[in-house]
Amino acid sequence: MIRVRFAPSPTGHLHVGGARTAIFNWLFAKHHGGTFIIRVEDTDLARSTAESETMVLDDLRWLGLLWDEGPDVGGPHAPYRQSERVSRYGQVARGLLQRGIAYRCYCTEEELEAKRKVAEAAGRPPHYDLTCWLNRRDDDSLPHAIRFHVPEDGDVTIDDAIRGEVTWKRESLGDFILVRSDGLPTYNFSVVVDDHDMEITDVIRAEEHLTNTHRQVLIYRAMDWLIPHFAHVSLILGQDRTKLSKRHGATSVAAYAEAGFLADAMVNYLALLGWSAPDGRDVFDRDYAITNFELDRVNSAPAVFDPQKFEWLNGQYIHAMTAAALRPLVVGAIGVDTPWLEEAIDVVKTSVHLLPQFREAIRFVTEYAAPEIDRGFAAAVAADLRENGSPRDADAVRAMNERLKKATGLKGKELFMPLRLALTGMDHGPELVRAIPLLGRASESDPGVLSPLARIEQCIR
RNA sequence: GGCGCAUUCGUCUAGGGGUCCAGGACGCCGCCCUCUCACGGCGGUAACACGGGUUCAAAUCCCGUAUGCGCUACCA
Repeated sequence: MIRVRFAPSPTGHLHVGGARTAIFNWLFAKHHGGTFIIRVEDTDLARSTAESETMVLDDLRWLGLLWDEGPDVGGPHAPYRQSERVSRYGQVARGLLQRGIAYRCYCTEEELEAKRKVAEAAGRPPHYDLTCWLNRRDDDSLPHAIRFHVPEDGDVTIDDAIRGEVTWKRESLGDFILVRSDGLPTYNFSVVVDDHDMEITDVIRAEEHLTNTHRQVLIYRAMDWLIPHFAHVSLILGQDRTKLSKRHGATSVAAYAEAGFLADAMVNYLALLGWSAPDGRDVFDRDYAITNFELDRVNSAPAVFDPQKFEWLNGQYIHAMTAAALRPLVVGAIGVDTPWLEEAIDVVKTSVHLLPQFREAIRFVTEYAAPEIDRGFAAAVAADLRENGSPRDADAVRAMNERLKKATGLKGKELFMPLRLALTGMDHGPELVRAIPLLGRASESDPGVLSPLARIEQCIR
């Protein structure tokens, strides 16, 4: 049984990098019929907040990445918040202490800093100098951290699902902290205890954790715990090829949601950053991604986030959705609802890529200012509308056009452009065979919308 | 500095020794459709970081260099 987890630190909104890691974990779990777990890594008290946790969870829900076990829904290995698991880390650390694998370190941060400087100046790696290891004491009354002693046979090789074999030499590591002097565990320690306790089978996480795996495997070995499979996903970069951050503009999932991107499009786009479909398609739904997702199709090179392609993809989703499905999203995005909105969405949706763009796209319905046009032409249009009524469908528009052709002697562009200008007030917009019936119907159901006839009459005045 | 990871069109990528003078997508350019703007269709532009090997044959394997990134914390 596959069990994976996404382990965010609650320090703000979910970012696209984290979102992609979550998506890969979720897809992997779904593909294998496994369990998707959320674990909150909030041992950094200075940066973690309860509000952030709520935001991150809300962002994940918005993306539709629902979890089977987590801090809010519980599960067989609760609690799923590291701050609530501190006693367990202490318990494991004491075991390591008793077995002489870990030891108490009484060095202060200032002392360590000084030692590091000396080591670097001497051209040696800035590893811990082992003072407290050589001088072991068991004094619980003095402030101290708990350090892991790297064994002689500390070489580690993992078979990463994305990168293949990765090897580290024992020498590249110094003795590292398991539990800080404030009693809280460090990331490398808590992550191992939790992944073991929660029976995680596959650890899929960002590449920045790759070299941490060396330490973690050593802890697994010391505990004689089963080591999970690892998969390290590369970073997402900004346009300047540095790690995506705030100065690249919007980076949080919430910001993109606010900008009018759809959750499905975001999942699709982020999955495409690193993963590729076996048949090469770029647009796919969740079911397709779930059935086809494999770690061996995940690229190991970092990917640059491309807002243009993301926007194009979002447009593909909007164009493919029905107006009825789009309507509530559009109402949410533009804050306007009208009886004619659904028809308007259907008429204009191919011109929008982002939800808020509907506002501008339907402006020709809600706003009208009479343009300067030939009065004779306007009079002919007005006469036709009075006599035949406002066209209610595309065929009726075409019939009206035929009559106007005869009445005015105009055709093609000479006919349609003035007509478009007179009725919509704009020189561009959706095709007239759709726009004119929409205006007629909208004016019937909404007193705020001028009918085609009312519009043409304003041109004559 | 040490260790680790990465390097195919501007961007996302396919590719796993011959089928690759490298395929798809976004972008850009052109054409078509067309009353306009979009949508859509068709076509074009553009890449194997560099240097050595191995091999009959290398984008694909090996080594080195360069560049980028990550870790090297009592952050995660």
